[in-house]
Amino acid sequence: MSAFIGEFNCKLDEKGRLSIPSKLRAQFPEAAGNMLVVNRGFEQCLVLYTKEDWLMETAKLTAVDDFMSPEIRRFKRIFTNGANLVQIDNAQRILIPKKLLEYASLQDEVVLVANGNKIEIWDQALYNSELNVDPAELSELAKLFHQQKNQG
Amino acid sequence: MSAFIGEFNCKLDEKGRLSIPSKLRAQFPEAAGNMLVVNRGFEQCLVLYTKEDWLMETAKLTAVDDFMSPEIRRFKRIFTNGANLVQIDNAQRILIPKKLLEYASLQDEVVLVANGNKIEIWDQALYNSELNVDPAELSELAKLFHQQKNQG
DNA sequence: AAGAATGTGGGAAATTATGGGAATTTCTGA
DNA sequence: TCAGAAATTCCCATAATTTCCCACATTCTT
Repeated sequence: MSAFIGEFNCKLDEKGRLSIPSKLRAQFPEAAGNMLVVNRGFEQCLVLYTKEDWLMETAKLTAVDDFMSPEIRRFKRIFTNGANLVQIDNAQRILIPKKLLEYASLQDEVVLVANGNKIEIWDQALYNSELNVDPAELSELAKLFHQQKNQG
Repeated sequence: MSAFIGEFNCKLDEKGRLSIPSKLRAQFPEAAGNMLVVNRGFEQCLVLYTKEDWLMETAKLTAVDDFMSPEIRRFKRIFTNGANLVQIDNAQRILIPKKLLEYASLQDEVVLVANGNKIEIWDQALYNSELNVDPAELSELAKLFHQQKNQG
């Protein structure tokens, strides 16, 4: 599994193309073959996987039996159906589908942030407010994190 | 895990390059392969890890599944936010990303301070005022430190 | 003091980011 | 079905950045 590192300010051009910073591209495994998968994130952002990692992620889902419940089926459907395969062009850019641009309110200035084996794509303003946290809230989050991580 | 020692005055050149003092450089494990990770510190400074140490530090976070909750996702983001991979060039320098230079108000004179397995990078003037503490305040801080460390 | 190692600066080449033209394909309504 | 509009793809040109390299200054060591 990939583990990406980095945070980058990027620009979308007016055709909806996003150029992948070379520092990030250098972290993609060769085998990825220029194919990436974009999808909606849980928050108002997009997520980008290498095709390989995406297949790994979805394998976890398909492993869960559809017979189990309507919620399982619904979640699998919703999680999967926003996904789009995109190819890196020879200027190292990808074209983000319009639907997804709208979903994440992406306009001009965006931020790419590595997060484990995926890369999040945020509108710059939204990203800043996501990260803007006051100390009280932070310590609350820390507490929740410790509680929840052991429930897994 | 690395444990660095030392405090060094360094200069940034006008390209944003920071040369790593050889005393510090010598403390990096061979295996680091010249790759370091810079990130924002909690205070108005940057922090520098070897790539290995960074992965160790974040392993606790990345191990937790993003599906779990919004709080988990937010907490992970806040902690890994500005991380950037940088490489030591053959003049023993690293290029600090512009974003981070701005965050820490780094201009010309900076201070590198070892702090456990990380190295803090401060603007010299800010560092001096951070360290400017009178004995009474120091002993008060020590007391709080002692109290809080046992609360976990 | 001489030589080695380190710190500092900057030129030039290579790479990357960005914008946009034009050809091709897809979509739409008549 | 076809013409026109819109969108997509492919391509190239330019601007900006990064990397690589070398030279010189400074410090340290013997």
